[in-house]
Amino acid sequence: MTYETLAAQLKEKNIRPSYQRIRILMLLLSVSSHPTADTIYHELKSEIPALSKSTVYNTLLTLTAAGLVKMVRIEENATRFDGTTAEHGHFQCQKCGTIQNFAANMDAMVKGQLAGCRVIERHIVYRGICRDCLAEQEREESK
Amino acid sequence: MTYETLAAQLKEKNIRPSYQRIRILMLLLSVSSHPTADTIYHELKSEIPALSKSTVYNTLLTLTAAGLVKMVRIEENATRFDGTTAEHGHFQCQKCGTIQNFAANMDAMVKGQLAGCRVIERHIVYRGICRDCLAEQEREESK
DNA sequence: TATGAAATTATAATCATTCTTACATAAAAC
DNA sequence: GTTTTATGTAAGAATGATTATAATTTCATA
Repeated sequence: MTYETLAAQLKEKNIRPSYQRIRILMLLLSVSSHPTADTIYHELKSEIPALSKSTVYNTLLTLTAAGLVKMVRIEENATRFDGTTAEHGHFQCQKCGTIQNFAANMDAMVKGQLAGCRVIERHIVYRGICRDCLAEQEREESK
Repeated sequence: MTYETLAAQLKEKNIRPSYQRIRILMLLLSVSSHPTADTIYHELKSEIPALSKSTVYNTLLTLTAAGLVKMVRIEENATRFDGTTAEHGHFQCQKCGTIQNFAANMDAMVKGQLAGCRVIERHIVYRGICRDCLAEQEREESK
């Protein structure tokens, strides 16, 4: 995704393609780490010294409202953001904190008790121990 | 659930059955509103004037660790608590904020991409407009 | 280039949660 | 039965994420 492509995408949604907005969106599209607002702020601060935290929060809200980004509330303390907007599940490792996406068939799941409600968002979050941490655990135990 | 039954349940889990703990657990088992720590605090404060917020937080943590209560993190700022510990989904209305439980078949959903990970918790959260709010909307529109 | 709306910045305020300390109470040891 | 020890509760300060406010800057466009 080049700078210009993203600028065009923002314009399409009637969002003024400011430098900050484009850089934040670009960052979110290039990583799979589901960063927090704070992480995004620090990551970009080195390249955009004048960047303000408010801008990060405002932009994330704007991008979320436009559907270009998704908010993910998995952790206790901070909201995370995801550049992948297609429906998918999240798996968070309770040991290392990593969050990974996984494909999930959300249609296969609900039994009709929600009749009468209009469902707009569907979130699936699994938590446990990831492959790497499991491997490490085994290594520890076999010592 | 009487006071004594809950006291016995706590003892069974090696948790000292203090008055505060029993009252908090009792409250959680009697409502389906998934209250926040703050709500629980205020609800009980009138009857237990000396109650401290720290106690509520500590107790909720203790009860969660013992599996008597579940933490629910839905897309908002405060953690909610649920007295129903069996696996189920949550539906939150974006209009009135109400949260309701629904049955969900979590096994029918994931496609094997999580191979190698140990899944410990599974959360499903839907958001949208609940039946009551939909009905109200229609009433508004037909005016 | 002057104007006004929108964006950004800096900073203050808020809110959930955690931490620290002091005190009270219950269990254990003597 | 008294002293020690562990555990629980209370009060309030501290932290950290987020939101709100006000001032400044940017930018399209007249």
